[in-house]
Amino acid sequence: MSTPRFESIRDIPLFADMAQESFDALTRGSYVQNFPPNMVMISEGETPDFLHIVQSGCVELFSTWSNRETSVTTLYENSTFILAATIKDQLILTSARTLQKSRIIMIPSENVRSVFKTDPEFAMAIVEELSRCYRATIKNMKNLKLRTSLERLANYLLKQHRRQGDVLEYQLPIEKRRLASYLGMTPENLSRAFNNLKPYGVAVDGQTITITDMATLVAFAKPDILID
Amino acid sequence: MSTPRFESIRDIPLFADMAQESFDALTRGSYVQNFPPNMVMISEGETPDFLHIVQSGCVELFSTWSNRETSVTTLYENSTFILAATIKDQLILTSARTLQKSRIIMIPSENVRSVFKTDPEFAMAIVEELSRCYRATIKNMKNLKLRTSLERLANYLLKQHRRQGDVLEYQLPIEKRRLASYLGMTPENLSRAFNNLKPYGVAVDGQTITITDMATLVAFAKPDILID
DNA sequence: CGGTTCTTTGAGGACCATCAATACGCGTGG
DNA sequence: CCACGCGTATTGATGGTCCTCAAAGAACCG
Repeated sequence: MSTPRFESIRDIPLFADMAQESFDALTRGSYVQNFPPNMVMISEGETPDFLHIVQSGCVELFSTWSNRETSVTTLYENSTFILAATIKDQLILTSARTLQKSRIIMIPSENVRSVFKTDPEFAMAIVEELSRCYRATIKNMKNLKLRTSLERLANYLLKQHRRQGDVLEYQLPIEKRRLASYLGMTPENLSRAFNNLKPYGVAVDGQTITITDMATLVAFAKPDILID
Repeated sequence: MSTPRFESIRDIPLFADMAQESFDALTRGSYVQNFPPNMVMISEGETPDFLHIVQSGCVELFSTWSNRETSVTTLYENSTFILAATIKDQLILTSARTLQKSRIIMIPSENVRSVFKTDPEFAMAIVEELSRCYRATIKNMKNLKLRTSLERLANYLLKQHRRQGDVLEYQLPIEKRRLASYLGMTPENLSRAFNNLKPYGVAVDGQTITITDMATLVAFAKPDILID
């Protein structure tokens, strides 16, 4: 018996190859929920009862310690979160909040673990997704430790440029203060960093970024497939 | 047909639960190699032909960019590396060098991928190991972004204290300059950081650490199960 | 339109990196 | 056993980067 409610996620890579029977078992007891912007869905330290998937909207993973907060990553359509905690059934390491109105699919962790054991295609997809997230985090850490804040910003702008279809003018997808936190700097410093990138071919007006001199920007940023 | 050469690794968590038949298939074409200290075994950007496992000794994962280098993590007995790259068959993100004389087991990546598909126990072990590494990396990043260098050092010393059996006096397992790189600071600054920890109950003499006031050190470090 | 939040700009200071010089530790070979 | 050389560790001086604090301007929202 197929559950039409979840057919919209049937095509995402995590589920694309699995048997229909497994998919139905997985989504049994799952549900879809709409969240308003700026809503904390999960707090670090909790138990992972559900694997979460962003169907639409935008989610920030962040973490706090001793009155400080940092943005770990930003997730868009079809991204999963809480996957590693779900698999190991251990405490969740990062909190999650919506940045926009978002539609989130929640699959009981128990379902994920049991279907993992019976459906090799799903197991393969899980391990691919985990590897992808893991590698992304390693890249993130290399970015933080090997580059200055100005270099990180330059590479972030180049990456967005590519993600948005190689246009020279585009909108930042997130608020600057969150971008600052993601890049490991303060909002004040991000503001100055934008100014400092001006001679390297970047113009900023509000949320609008214009790359005015691609060659110079690339020469400064030195993007690297093993980081970006 | 069992291959006695590899029986010594049969018990490590990654292989403990798998069928003997799968284990034999996995280790076919594998080999064990001894490396001297300070030997680069793998360079970032290479293709993952073998899954590596540290049988004895000590391995540092590190990364370079634009004439800078940083230590990503240090691995001891029974740790795997190059796992995510092996699974996704993508470029290796970190280089690996021995810190001591080390014995390394190398399993053909193709074996890992094929046995993964046929042995659910192995698949489960792989996904557990991946999750563990992934979570460790997230913790590492939180540590870097949420704490000052002094706090990172204090928590590192506490973690070593626990790892070495709750003794108040122990030896640092790695050189200070590598510790500095791991903690995201320069050797000079690490040296000063040790001095700055003196009032918080830490005495240093060469490689020997003595915790002279545990309560004060803990109060300063504020260790957290979601980071450490 | 008023209040809130975000962003920008400036000034000051803390922290950290760099450079330089010395001391220490260790292994090699005389 | 000692002398030497090499890499590491420490210490001091200096400068740059980045954070904090403060205030003003801009954008957003009820």
